[in-house]
Formats: sequence, structure tokens, C-alpha cells
Amino acid sequence: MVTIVDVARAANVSRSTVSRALSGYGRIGDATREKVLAVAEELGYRPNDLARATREGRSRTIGLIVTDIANPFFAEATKAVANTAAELGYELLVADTNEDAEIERRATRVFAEKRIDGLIVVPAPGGSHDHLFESVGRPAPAVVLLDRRLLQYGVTSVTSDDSRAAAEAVALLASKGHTRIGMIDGNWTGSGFTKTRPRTRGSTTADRSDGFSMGMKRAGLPVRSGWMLYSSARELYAAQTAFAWMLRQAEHPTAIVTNNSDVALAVLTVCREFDLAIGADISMVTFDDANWAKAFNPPISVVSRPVAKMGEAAARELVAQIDVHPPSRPIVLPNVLIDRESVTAPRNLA
Amino acid sequence: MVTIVDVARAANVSRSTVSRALSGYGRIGDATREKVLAVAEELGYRPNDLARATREGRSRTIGLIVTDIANPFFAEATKAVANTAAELGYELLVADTNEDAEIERRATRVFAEKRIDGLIVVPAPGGSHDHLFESVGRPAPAVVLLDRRLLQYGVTSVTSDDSRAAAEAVALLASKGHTRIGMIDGNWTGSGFTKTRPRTRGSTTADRSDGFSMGMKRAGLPVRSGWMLYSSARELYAAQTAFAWMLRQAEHPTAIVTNNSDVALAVLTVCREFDLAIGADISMVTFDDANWAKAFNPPISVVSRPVAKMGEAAARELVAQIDVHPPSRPIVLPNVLIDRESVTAPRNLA
DNA sequence: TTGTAGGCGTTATCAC
DNA sequence: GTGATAACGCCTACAA
Repeated sequence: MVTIVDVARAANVSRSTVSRALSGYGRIGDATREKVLAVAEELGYRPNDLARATREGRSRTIGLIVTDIANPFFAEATKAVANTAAELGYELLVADTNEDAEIERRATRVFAEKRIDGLIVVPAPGGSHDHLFESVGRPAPAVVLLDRRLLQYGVTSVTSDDSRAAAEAVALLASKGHTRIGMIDGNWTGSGFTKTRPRTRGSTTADRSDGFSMGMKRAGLPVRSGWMLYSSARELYAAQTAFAWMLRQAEHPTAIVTNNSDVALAVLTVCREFDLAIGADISMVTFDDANWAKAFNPPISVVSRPVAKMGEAAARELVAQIDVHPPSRPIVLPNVLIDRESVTAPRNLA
Repeated sequence: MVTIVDVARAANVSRSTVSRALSGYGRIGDATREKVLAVAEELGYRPNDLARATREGRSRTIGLIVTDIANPFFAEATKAVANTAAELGYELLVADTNEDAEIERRATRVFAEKRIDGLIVVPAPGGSHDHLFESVGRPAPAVVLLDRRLLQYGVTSVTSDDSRAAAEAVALLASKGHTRIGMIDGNWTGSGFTKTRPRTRGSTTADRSDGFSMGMKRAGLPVRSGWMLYSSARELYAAQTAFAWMLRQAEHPTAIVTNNSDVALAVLTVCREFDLAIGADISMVTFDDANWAKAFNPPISVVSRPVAKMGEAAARELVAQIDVHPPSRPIVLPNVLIDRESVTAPRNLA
């Protein structure tokens, strides 16, 4: 690689003159500058940002740690973060933890060693997250949480108002006459599925379940045991098993809310197996406006989460903090309920 | 941030001793080492990898430039690259070009300044790619192409055998009795759609179209003008418009092949609007086993591309090249045709 | 206007 | 076994 010294030699000037020509600071003669620039161009000189960063104490690089980049939600968030960071003059280091807290710790450490200026993180569920915030070993000067909250630490978080949206989804279903409404939460850290509410903290998943319950209460509807299931996030078929189990109960729901698009796909699959027509036989609303939702027959009604905006907001907030603005209060972006055709009046009322 | 000097001071030894204790090179007394380690731990010392990289001339960081991370195919590839890189001891810098060659150039330059050890790139369509390979200004010592080929430059590429797979898809359709088979290619760089084959080079997209034609020829079937459409990759509804147009032709295809999952979604949407049942009224096979394909009614037959393996292979090949192994020959991984239920005999024969 | 010199945090060579 | 010292490439205060 060609360095500043090489350029200096070739242009018959000193290192500092080259630096001045390149960075445009201090005074320099026009002729000298142009010559230096020409030589640099010709030699294909590229400033060494590592050296610069070492000296300046800032790397102009931020880190993003996600539980699963392949998940459409996080893929789109990543895109927004990457684009916003680039626009703001930062590069993006990415790590995928596969929801494993141990991998998260490792990524955190390595990122810290690379001296990232800030970190956006979707913490892996379960386990302690002290490593992200303890003063000794804090991975970066600035940290922002994406789609998660960790109240104990007082970090800025970017989420969407999932509680309200879940309640709204229930209200929509109730307004069509549904009284037996179920929900499947696909973010359980256990295996298989369970009827008992897991005590999760900080997850927006919990918001959705809570919002569901609240919506049911407001509509004056009971939540029967077995109408609200928590299925494993790791096991591919857990959500299918859960929903199939739900359908086999004596009085099963006539409408279902799912907390992400993967669970929605599971529900759709099971409906096909049970020969149940979406809309006509069973109504549904899912979180996340996946790209396939509009293509289905019938098109699926969804809670569209502001993914791209969340990613962008996280990046902007992070950079603001790097520029030593004080941390913002929690940022909560609005969801929008899009009613397509998967919600109709229940059969027995028709 | 606490440096090696801080640790040295606190432990009452010299910088070199601290370095020895930490990196485990040279000779050092057991007692000294343990003390240093203890002090380092207590102070929360983290080696500064930027400084280390500056000195060693290698950053242990690789770059990934993609046209669209939010695209499920690239999202999964990114995941595989990230995981493999981590396993091999590299961190991953990511950039999204939105298929814009200018952004690609910018990312390339910045990555070079950050002194990445290697680069995996999905080049944006159109425009020159000299900037990736010209000796002066080459962004990294090692470069690997993902899902694209650029024959002129003699770079290693990782692709899947899409030509063969497309021919196989046609064969499957033909074996069920279809004679009027169409294809929609959703990677055209133009706007709207066109009937005339664009001259693209290096794209695996072209492989798919070519394979389709080859498959038709082998089956002794004609490709009527208007049965093979190229629709814009940028415009959201281009593929829908194209397929709707195709359906309105006098003798339209009874089966369709689509070259990616987004186009498949477009076809599905149009079929719903035309009230055509997949399978019964029109058969289809699409490239990419998207997560929704199994959930559809009926489940969609697909060419499953080995995405994760491609990402992993690209990362491994890149690291091998960084370790000065000579570039490998083009790597071509096998696709697998998964016949689900979207392919049946055409109506008029039933 | 231009050059000299020192330091950012590492690692490694060479004396002691 | 340990410490002083130089070097990686850059930037910039200061001197000329």
C-alpha cells in the first residue's frame, strides 16, 4: 500500500505538506497542492483510516449486533441502519448472534477492541446483559437498543408501540363479531409451547401479549386458558404444533393474532392442513407486513411495524450520542394496522 | 480507554512486559505474568485493535458489499458470511448499494481506507467494475464475487448452477404435459418490462433465462414471443404488469417459471386478481425457496438455491486467498428442485 | 509557505 | 526475565 511518505517522496515535499494538500488544512501553495494531489492520484494513494483512527481516538465505525440477520424484520432494519450510517459518515460492523448470549459477549468484546464509536444491539433473550453496560468493559461510548428495552440500565431504546397495536388488532376482530380470539406468541425461549405466560422483561414481545390481553379486557372478552400460547422461537415447528393443539380444543378461537410473520406462516400452514379457509373459516391478524402478506389469497391483515424508520432512528440517535448529545428518552414509533381481507365476521354469526 | 501503559504503570512493569504477558510471546516470569493479567482484568483493559492492525498491516476485517440486504436471498447469504467470518476470526463490514454503482464505488473506497483484508461483493448491475480490480486502487488484496460472474477480470466467483436448474424446472413442467411455458425474469435494469432479451453479462440471472430456453429446446417446445418477459428489478409492480400482460395474450402459457421469489409473489398476486388457481389453472415453479413457499395453498414448487452454503463458501475462499492461497476456480454449488404442489397437468389435458 | 518532530497504542528486536 | 527503543501511518503544533 502506498503511504503518505511515498507521495511525499514522489512529489519532492515533506509528509506534512502532503497531509495539508490532502486534508485541506493550514496554508499551502496552489501549485504545490495540485502537484501533490496529482501525484497521489497517480500512485493510487488511499489514506490509511486505521492510522488516522488510532491518532484521533475515533474510528467512524459503529457496530450492529442482531439476533438473526436473516429474519426479514432485522434484515430490513439492518439495511436502514447501514444506509443511515453511511449517510452520516460511519461504516457498519455487523454480527449475528443466533440468539446466543455467549456469541453476543464475544462480538461485544471484539467490537470494543476494534474501537467502534457506538453500538446498536438487539440483545439475545435470556441471560445477563451487564457486559453491555458495566463501566469497565463497556463496549462503546454510546449504546442504543433496537426493538428491545432493558429498563434496569437506562439505555436509549427504539421500539414500536406494540402494546397499542395488539389491542387495536383485537378491537378490529371484536368489531367484526369475534368473541373467541386467540394469540400465538412465537418468541418463547423454551422448547415446544406453553400456556403459561413466561416472565420476560424488556422484550417488545411481551408488549404484544400484554396489549392483546388489554384489548380483550376492553372488549369485555374473556381469554380462556389455551387461547393464548407461547411457542418456541428456536424450534421450526413449535408454532404449528401450538396452533394445531389450539384448534383441537373443544371451543377453539375463531380468530387469531400472531406476533410475527413466521408464526403467521405456521398458522397458514396448519389452516391448509385442517382445510380451514382464512377469512371464511378463521380470521387472522399478524404482526409484521411481510412481503408475502399482500400476495396471499386472501391478502392478510397486518400490524405493519415501522422497521426502516426504527433502524434509521437508532442510527441517528446513536450518532447523536457519539457527538455527545445526551441520550434521548425511549423512542417509540407508531405501528399501523392494515386491514386487508383476512378478517371477516365469524361463521356462526353469518 | 485504558491502554497498555496504564496497565504497565499499575503493575509496576514496562510496556513490553505487559505486552508479553498479554500476547504470550517471549519469556516472562510466572508471577509477573499473573500479576499483569490480574491488573489488566481489574482495569478492564481491552487491546486496541486499530493500533495493532496499523502495526501488523492487516485488519482482520473483511467487507461485504451487497445490492440489497433486505432481499431474503442476500440476507441469508449475509448471515452465512458473518457467521463464517466470525468463526475464522474476522469481523465483517457491511454496505448496501441499493443496486447503485456509484454507492458501490464509494463503499469500495471507504472499505479500502479501512484496510479490509478482503472483499466479498455482489456487484451492482450495469456500469463498469474496473474500480474493483484495477491494480491501482484495488480495494483489497483479495476479492470474491457472490452470485455474479465477471469473466473479464478473472476473479473467483461463487454461484449456483442456475442454468441447469432452470432447464430442470422446464423439464418438470413438460413432463406433466405443459407445452406452453412462460418465464418472467425480474432482474431487468430497465423500466417496465420488455420482450427482448437484454444483453447482461455475468449475472446468474442470464443463466436462468438461458437454462429456460435450453430446457424448452430439449423438450422440443417453442418459445413464443411474449412468453418470456424481462421486468424491472426496481419498479415494484413491473413483474405484475408483465405477467398480467402475458395472461391477456391469445394463447398464454399454462405454466410459468419465475426467476426469484419477488417475481413469484407478483405472479401469485396477479393469479388471485384473475381468479386463477395455482396448480389447477396455472402451474408454476420459482427460483428461491422463500419461507412462505411451503405455507401457500397449494405449496409452491421451487428451485432451492444453496444460499447459506454460497455465503459460507465465499467467506472461506476469501480467507484462503488472504492467507495467500491462490484464487480458486469458479465455485458452482448445486441447486435442488423441490416439487411441491404448484405443478399439475394443464387443464385442457385433464 | 513549508519542514521538523512528537505522539496515538501496539508489537518486536535487541540489549542488559 | 525484563526494559528501552523503534516502527506502523497519520495528523498537527511549532519552528523556520
